[in-house]
Amino acid sequence: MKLQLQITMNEALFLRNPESSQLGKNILKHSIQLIYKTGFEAFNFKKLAEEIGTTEAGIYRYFENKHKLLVYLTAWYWTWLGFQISFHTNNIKDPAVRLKRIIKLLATTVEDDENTSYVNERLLHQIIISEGSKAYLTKHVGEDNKQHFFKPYKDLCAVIGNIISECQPKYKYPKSLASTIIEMAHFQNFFMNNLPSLTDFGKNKEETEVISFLNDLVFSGLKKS
Amino acid sequence: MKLQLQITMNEALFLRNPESSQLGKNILKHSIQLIYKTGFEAFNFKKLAEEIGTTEAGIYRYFENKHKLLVYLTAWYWTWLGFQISFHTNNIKDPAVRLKRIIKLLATTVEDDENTSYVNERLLHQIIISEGSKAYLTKHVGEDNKQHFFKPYKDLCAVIGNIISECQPKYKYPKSLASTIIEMAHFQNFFMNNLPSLTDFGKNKEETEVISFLNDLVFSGLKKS
DNA sequence: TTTAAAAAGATAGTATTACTATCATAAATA
DNA sequence: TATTTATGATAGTAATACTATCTTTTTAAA
Repeated sequence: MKLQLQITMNEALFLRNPESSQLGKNILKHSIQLIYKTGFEAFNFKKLAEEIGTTEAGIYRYFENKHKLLVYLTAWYWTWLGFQISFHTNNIKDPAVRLKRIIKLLATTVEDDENTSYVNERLLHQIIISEGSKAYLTKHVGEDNKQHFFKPYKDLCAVIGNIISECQPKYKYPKSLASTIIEMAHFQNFFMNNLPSLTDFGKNKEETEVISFLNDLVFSGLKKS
Repeated sequence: MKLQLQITMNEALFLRNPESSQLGKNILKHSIQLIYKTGFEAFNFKKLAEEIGTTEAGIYRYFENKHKLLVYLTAWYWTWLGFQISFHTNNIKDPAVRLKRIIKLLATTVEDDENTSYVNERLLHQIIISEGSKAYLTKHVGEDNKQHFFKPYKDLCAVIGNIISECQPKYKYPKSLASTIIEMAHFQNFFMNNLPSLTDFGKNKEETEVISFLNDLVFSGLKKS
């Protein structure tokens, strides 16, 4: 007997719900593995079909194209992380402690969640770091946004922004600081591993250092203002 | 009589130097216009060739593929901005004032530089905001980095990091703060215009607000540490 | 249990993209 | 003036990004 956590996704993101069938779940599972392995640019539905043992046409019945699939995966990730965050910060009163906990969750490699057998959250987290911003850095970001594709990301940003305001009601840029934290949790990690001279963590390459940087950024900023 | 500022680019970025011929300059000029207009995903060498009035093969003689061209444009931009920054902060003693000036230069829409007739810096700046991170968010970032494709970006980051250290020698994360400033100057601008709820600037959509946010982020952080 | 609906598999085909190759011509240079 | 070098014109290929159709299998309702 398992408690199955079911994430309800925006229906405009898919043609057929991938969580509703075995093939759909295979698409999610293997797309994560394949994007992780080859990168998003080299990834395509033909390779994915071969990996799964189905046909290209089969995948197109679930997702319009590979970009929609990427947007789906990022939305899934932010929804899942939102759950994780609300779970792990549930009964913490002090907003500063809550915020620190969130920074840690944002910047730490996640371990695979047993409740979602077809999603490897550790790989997905890496995908979000390297490919996540491609989901919105497009010419059609406006239309995608109108269809609420980025709602999970925006919701998380709002949650963090509110906690920042709780910490320091006078602070003028809670939302921008929230999006800065989220983006930098990923970019500093990417830089550390790929362009280390852009960071101060090149020697050890420890996630804990990214966390310390973000905590310092947030809390010395908040205290002063 | 004009003072022509010639930017010397990494030779591994092109097959034939685009600044050495009229066709090359046309490729730069029209690729900027076309990427600006259609976005990088929809942009291709066939459309570019039509725009210029040459053939696809002609463009391939200058650039291996469109990704290399994007890397070229971003490297060009960071080199050019590096010049602008050193020019405009030349005789400023106070590192804090210098840093503020740099933040302003990073976050302000540039006006077109008359010295480079074939590059519209205003459009290029917009391209860097929307497409710039795609230059390094790839599976081959490591090899690209080995070939020094990102040197101009890294140099600028180092310059800013050093100024941060001058302002506050004890501060532990000068390079990470520098890359955060650079990235956020762009991302907050992109969010402001496309996903405004991720920022605190949605109402006015003023660049000056991004600048204020960054100044606050940097200087309240630095004062405390 | 039968029957119909829905999903998946198999196969084929098209338009576009991302190139490479070749040859002729024009322009620059020695 | 001869020769190198850049460009133009044209063609062709392999891969990508799909769409269409038909058959078989699975599911689910009557």
